[in-house]
Amino acid sequence: MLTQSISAPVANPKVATAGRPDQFHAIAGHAGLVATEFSYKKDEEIYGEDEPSDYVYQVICGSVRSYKLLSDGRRQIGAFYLPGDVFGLESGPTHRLTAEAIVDTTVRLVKRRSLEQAAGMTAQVARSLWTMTAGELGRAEDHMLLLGRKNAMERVASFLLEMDRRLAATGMMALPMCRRDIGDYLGLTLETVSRALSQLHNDGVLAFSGARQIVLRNRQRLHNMDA
Amino acid sequence: MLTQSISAPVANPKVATAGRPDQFHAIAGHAGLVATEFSYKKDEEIYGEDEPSDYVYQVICGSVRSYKLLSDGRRQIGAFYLPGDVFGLESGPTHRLTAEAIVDTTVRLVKRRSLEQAAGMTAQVARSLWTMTAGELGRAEDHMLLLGRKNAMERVASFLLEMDRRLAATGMMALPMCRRDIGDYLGLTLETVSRALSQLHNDGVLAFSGARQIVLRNRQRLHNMDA
DNA sequence: CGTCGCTTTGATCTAAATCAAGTTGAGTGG
DNA sequence: CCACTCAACTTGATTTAGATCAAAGCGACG
Repeated sequence: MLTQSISAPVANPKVATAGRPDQFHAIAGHAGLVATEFSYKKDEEIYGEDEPSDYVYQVICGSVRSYKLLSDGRRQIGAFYLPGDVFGLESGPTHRLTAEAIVDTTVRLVKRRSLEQAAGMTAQVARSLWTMTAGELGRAEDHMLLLGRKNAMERVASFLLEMDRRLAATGMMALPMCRRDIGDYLGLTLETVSRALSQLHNDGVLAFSGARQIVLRNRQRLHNMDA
Repeated sequence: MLTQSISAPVANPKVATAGRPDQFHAIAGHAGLVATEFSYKKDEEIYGEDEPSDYVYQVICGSVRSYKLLSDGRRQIGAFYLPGDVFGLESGPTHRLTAEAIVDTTVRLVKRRSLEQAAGMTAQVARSLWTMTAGELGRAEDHMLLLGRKNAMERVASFLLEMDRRLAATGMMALPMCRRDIGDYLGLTLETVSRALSQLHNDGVLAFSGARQIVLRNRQRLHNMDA
């Protein structure tokens, strides 16, 4: 890692998606912290499980999957990170999941130590670190409910509504990830994901323009399916 | 809530389980914060989902389950809290899960506001709040892998090893929770949990003395089953 | 315009859920 | 102290949702 093009150091003022407060700015926008941009090719690893957690990242463009593996290759994706999202923030010394670029991706990053000590660890910064971690925990708790108790259609409906909320600018959703990634996020096989999407298509709940370009035609119905 | 016996205000010096640093002390042991003891009957609610998160709790004796419900009653238990464990810590204004006593339970509690401002929110305290939340997140990430990708026997093996680590003092494990609670934690039915335990019993991996008193006879084999 | 990866769809299998009795055992009251 | 009760647990029979196995489509890219 860190063997690629390093673009200009920073202060890119706006990346966060519409409306959402920019969490990265909340922690990095203090005391003139130096942020660096960095790019990863599709499927390239950003950091590995148990590697030192020396940086905190924000997606500028592209998308990231974060996952754990069992020894025989079974994979659980814990989160997808989309433009504006902060990821890789750890309280301990190492990363607990692996992060990979789903497509060619550019991130902004800052050294974690600089956040914690150089900036003086103001109450403001400390609160932001805590709040971001608590946000991730909240999402993980929701996802445990999905993985432990929802059926296949409910999982796919939840996923579509989540992505719609997070990346549907124009009403059109351009999913960066393949069916296998979706399955590994939802605890399903790629075939089951595909069948659920086909059924929603047949039922007129959504329309495709290409397998990964989706328009939701009936969000209410999707909400009802989400249990 | 808060209509029960309030016992003497505090400074009970030792509750945390052997070896583990006392997290509660790390946050509450500053600036003479007043901690209160409080008791709940079996199955009594400690706090509800979306209720204000005004207190942080530590189990003194007994056990607690923390869960989310779907509208039709399906339940996902996100965590069990055992003596010494801290729970109910939120960054936001409300609880995101419900907490209930599994058996008659006594907790110590402190006002959250007193932690955050009265104590002056030292870097030390801020770091502890963050670290505890990050610890919960780490457990949630492990649990997502279990819920999304492990089979029934692997889930039960994981559960037994977790409980062994957390509450086996004498080699004997006294589970406070019923089979349904275990199932709702592992994303299984109570029957599936029971069958897995019976099989482990038949295979000589564990011994029972009463359905909830378990002795692990072969931890290595359990580890191998855990994927 | 051919190839290869992604996606869809179909057929079959299976792990776990569900449905249904029994069994156990801790607590209660006679 | 013993019998009764009721919830918790176990075990068996059957069903089923989703996994697995297997072929086609299709589309993007070289």
